[in-house]
Amino acid sequence: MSGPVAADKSASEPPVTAAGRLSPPGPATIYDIAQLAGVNPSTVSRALSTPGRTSAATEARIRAAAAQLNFRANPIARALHSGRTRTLALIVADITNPVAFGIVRGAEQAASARDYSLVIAESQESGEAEAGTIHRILPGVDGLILATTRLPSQRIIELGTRTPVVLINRAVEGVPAVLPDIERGVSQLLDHLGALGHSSIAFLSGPADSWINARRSEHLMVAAVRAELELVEIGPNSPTITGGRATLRQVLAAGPTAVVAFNDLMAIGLMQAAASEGVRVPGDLSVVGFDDIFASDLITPPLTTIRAQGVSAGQRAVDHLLERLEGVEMERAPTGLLETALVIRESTGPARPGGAPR
Amino acid sequence: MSGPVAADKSASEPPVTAAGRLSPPGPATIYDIAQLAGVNPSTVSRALSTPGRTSAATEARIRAAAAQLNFRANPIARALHSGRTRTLALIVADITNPVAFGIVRGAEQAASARDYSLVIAESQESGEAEAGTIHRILPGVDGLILATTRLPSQRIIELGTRTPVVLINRAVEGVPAVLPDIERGVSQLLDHLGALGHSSIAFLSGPADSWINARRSEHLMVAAVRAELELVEIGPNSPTITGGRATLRQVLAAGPTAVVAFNDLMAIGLMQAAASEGVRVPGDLSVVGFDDIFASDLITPPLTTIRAQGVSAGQRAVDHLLERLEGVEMERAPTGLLETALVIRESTGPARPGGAPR
DNA sequence: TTGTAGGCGTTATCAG
DNA sequence: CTGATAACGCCTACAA
Repeated sequence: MSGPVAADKSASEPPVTAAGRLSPPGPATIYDIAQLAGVNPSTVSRALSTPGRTSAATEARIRAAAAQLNFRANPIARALHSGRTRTLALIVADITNPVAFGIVRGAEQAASARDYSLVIAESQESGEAEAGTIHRILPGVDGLILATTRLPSQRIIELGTRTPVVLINRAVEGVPAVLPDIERGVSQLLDHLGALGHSSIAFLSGPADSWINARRSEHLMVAAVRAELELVEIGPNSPTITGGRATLRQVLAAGPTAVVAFNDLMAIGLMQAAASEGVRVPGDLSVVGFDDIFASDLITPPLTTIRAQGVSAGQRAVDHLLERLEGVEMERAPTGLLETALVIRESTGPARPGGAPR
Repeated sequence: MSGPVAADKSASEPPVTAAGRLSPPGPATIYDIAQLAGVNPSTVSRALSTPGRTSAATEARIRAAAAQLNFRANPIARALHSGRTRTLALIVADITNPVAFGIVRGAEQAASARDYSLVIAESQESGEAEAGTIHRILPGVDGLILATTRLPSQRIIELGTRTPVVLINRAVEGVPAVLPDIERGVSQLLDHLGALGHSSIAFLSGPADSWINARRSEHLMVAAVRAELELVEIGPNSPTITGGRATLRQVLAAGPTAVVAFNDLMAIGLMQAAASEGVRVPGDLSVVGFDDIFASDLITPPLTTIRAQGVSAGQRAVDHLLERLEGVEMERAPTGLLETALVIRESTGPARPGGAPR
């Protein structure tokens, strides 16, 4: 018996054979096409998936039949054989965090441009939920993008041995990653603050276990030393508006003339708290964020921030994966760091001597 | 020959048989477990997927072997047989549009709570791209959620005959949908505006072919008549900040004391334009939006808006699909409309007699 | 160039 | 209660 369905069909009984799919109960298969074109199913497969390996005439006949039947190869059957699902997964910590949007969009665009689908999942809280989610999703995808993951390095490395993995905003030995060139944006920032006469700066740090937080802090330190500016770090803090709001008291106590927050959300929170306490921004205190999320240019005053290229990060991560999966060079160079740049808006201004009034 | 691999294994040659997977090249299969537990592969399948249909002893032995081999049933092989992938697709017009965030999050949460994966795709521009995307994704998913789709009703109906479909913010005869109860929010709004002394209102409409735009306009009309308020419609407009900004001139010409925009983005744009022209909000002009996106409460003044429950919409859409797919009643009632509610903030205030200064 | 005959991993049916 | 066997739809040696 050649194919699963062919038997029913070659049986000479017409529509009577309710089991046969003469009025197809589902999508057409290569068996349907084979029958219509009068060839063997394997020939159909060849004609459709490896063009040039059948005679032009048969191929034409097969294509015609396929078109007539509105045929689409079942990706699952194909995946079972090839082990490839043409699906990629993107795991983000928090979908509603504006920084994730750009990444999601970039990844989706790059994937669909290559006819891949994108599964997205949220790793809500800590690493345990994330591990479970990954475990669930893994067998159905060809590769994994971990954006701001909370997983310990060891697990990431293990994961990398079992499936192609690309990290965003996190560096782990031996695992490819898309990372920002924080240095450039930071040095632009310190130039900017220096030119405005600031000499005492506070950094509102984010989560203690965040790789990107450590890098931002680190680069700020180095650049501050080089620029001969004082830098104090306040934190760790929750990387949210609420987290930023809660830091005002400490900020006022420390008495800097400018504050750099771990991200825009915290910067926005700090500005809200400042406004309600009568601390003027940038009159009394300059405020800077990281990311340049949606809303950063809508608030009052518009926020000066170091922009991260979320869309590009998502695209590159996908391209990276695709290169490994298909062995093809992609146009967007997936190597090198992603540039960051200072976006100067109105939350930074000349330093107020002595810092904000307490 | 019983199973694809069993033959190699029962051949009495040890590790020599390089073809056999004695040091497994991939994940463990039920054949590996069968061998380890000394039973038939079909028994393994039964023990693992239909508990209670094997003796407790065998089941225990099989489970132990499965655990030892770190076995996970291959979802693709399972899908090939069952036709079910445990994957749902969510198509949104624009991922970076803040209204989509809530929907995506809600859908992802509801799906993963039921061990389903969520594929998301963006339908960028017009319906043609969307149709192509759906075509690509369809064979790999069990159901489809179309959020603010641009597809013509006819295609949606066709789609619905081939696969379970749930719409968000769009009603099509015979296709289940998650829709907002616009009436409630709108009547609250008109009460609010009436109480503030407004009698002349403008509605800044969105895209002409948007179902939700038509409903918002319609309900506003009805409520305005009932409340004996004048209502003029200005549009259609692009549902963006830029689109909103561009309407200021027409608004001033029409001379209303309050403006209701199709969405928050447009309301924000209008307020920006107003600010730069010296028109005070709400002093000279009250402004209201729809959706309550992230940023609406961060801008100055914070925007009064009619909140749409994006997260709930996403959850309900998934629950709806799941009910049809699994025949199980979900806890979140997927019937009935989703409540909208007026969120009063500071962009609305007492009417200025005669409207904004021109 | 085309047909034949498995195999991918799982589930379902049918015997025993 | 368990084993054998045949699908699910596609792909690919191998043979003709």
